[in-house]
Amino acid sequence: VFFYNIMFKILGRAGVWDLVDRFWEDMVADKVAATNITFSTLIDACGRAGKRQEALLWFQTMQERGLEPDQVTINTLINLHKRAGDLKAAELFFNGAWRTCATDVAASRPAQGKRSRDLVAYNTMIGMYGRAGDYIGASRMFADMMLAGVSPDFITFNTMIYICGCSGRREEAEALFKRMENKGAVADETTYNIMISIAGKEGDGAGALRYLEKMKAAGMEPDDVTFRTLICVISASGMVKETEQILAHVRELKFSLG
RNA sequence: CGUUUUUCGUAGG
Repeated sequence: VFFYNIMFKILGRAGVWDLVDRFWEDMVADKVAATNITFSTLIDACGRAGKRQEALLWFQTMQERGLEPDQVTINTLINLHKRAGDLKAAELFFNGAWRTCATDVAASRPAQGKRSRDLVAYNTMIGMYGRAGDYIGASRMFADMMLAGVSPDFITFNTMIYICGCSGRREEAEALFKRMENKGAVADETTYNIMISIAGKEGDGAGALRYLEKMKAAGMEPDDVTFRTLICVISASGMVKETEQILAHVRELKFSLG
């Protein structure tokens, strides 16, 4: 299985679907049992390529074999619909509707008792509302997860903070940033990168630099994304001197920013 | 060996 799973992932990303099919036939012929990992890999690969119907067919195959999807597979299916921009389908699967009808989403209905929603499932849903520009929907999901007793992690916060930035809610972004600590979520490089970019949207180059300092103070290494974001922000703010300093610093660190 | 978050670029449209 190990070998096949890895092959599916590689071939899927490369878009070599005829080989995917060939390996699948080999796998069946060799009587190697496909697992949840196999199917979630296949579903995800199809999803990345925009082949939603193909992905759902893999899911159907899985169910026909009597294999129950685990949480990762369910999350992969939710993400499949998210990628397709199909909020309704994602919500249905999030609500356990995949049990009633896997491939025909319109014919499926929520299964109240058998929902399984973990941290990643909530994070996926929040990100989906964010991408749809629905701040209200994202906040509601954020509240729901805590009511359900699922603790937000740094990805949850990063996503929420980013969404606040997109909708011009800098105050709330700052508040969430501060709230992370109390919730046991530790800010990472991405968190700081998002805060820097939010400051940039308001032309606040000085604020962006403050977050760079906080980042270093927290013992983190600014990465290539940090510098790309920062240079864009402070040069747009007309901070010529600071921009030159950062650029010089970047060269010392032998970063390649493209 | 599988799922969720940040910047920019390139190609396509």
